[in-house]
Amino acid sequence: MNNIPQISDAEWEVMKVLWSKSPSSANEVIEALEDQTDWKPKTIRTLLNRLVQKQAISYSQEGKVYAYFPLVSEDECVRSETASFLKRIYGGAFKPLLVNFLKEEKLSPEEIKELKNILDDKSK
Amino acid sequence: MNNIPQISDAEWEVMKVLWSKSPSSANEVIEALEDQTDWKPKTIRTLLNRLVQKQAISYSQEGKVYAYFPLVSEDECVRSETASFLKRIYGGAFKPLLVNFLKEEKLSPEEIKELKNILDDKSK
DNA sequence: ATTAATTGATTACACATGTAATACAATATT
DNA sequence: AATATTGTATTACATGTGTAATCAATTAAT
Repeated sequence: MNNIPQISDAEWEVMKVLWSKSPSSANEVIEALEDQTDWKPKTIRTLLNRLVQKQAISYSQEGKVYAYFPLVSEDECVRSETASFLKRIYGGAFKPLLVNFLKEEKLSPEEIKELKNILDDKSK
Repeated sequence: MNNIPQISDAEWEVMKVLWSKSPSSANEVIEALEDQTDWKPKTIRTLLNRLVQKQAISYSQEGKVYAYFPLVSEDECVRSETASFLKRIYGGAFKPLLVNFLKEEKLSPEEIKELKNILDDKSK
């Protein structure tokens, strides 16, 4: 059931809008993306159409316009993308990614503390 | 200088071979990938050519065959891919990825310890 | 009612990618 | 020398993606 479709970079931006607020009309999505991108409205409509075809989203006729909503949850997609990314780059092993990134990422003391708390929980 | 070229999924497999042993002839790469993939030799040669065009690898004429070698390091590429992945999926924030994954990944006690050590170092 | 504006559907087009096959040139074999 | 083999270069072709424009239908305005 939960076959997550391939979602491209540009499509992902559209998904983020719908995950944050749905249902949304095409115009609402277009408006939401106006700041972050300089895509023409037609471009965004194309992306919406492709996402419908991929069954990542769907819509219902609300009055005269379509009201789009996601068919897949952000969580599922993030998990799926992350898994395939890990597989691709790190051969599926999570730890090397962590080590690699912990070493160079700037994390605030609070964040470090939070992460340590999570680790503490896990070791119980 | 360090403009990392876009490396596709299939190309990445070829890069991994060259990172693990270079220089390698086309045939050596083909052989190395025989187990992991069912790509035809011609396919792998295409990938090698594309990587040369992208300036991800280069070659020198060794005797009668080309000896391919990477022009970009694995570390650079991993970092670059990871950064763009993070940007795409997590809006560039590293912590949510960590939190998300720490929660569901199975890590051995040793791994947890190692990660905590890294975190300890960082908080100094 | 005719025209303009809006929204959704269809079409476009270049470049990337997966996945090779064919052409060509140099070398090895008979 | 003619031919077969092998390695490289060029070409192929479908699908995905970025980035829209045009077409068509419906609604709004005059």
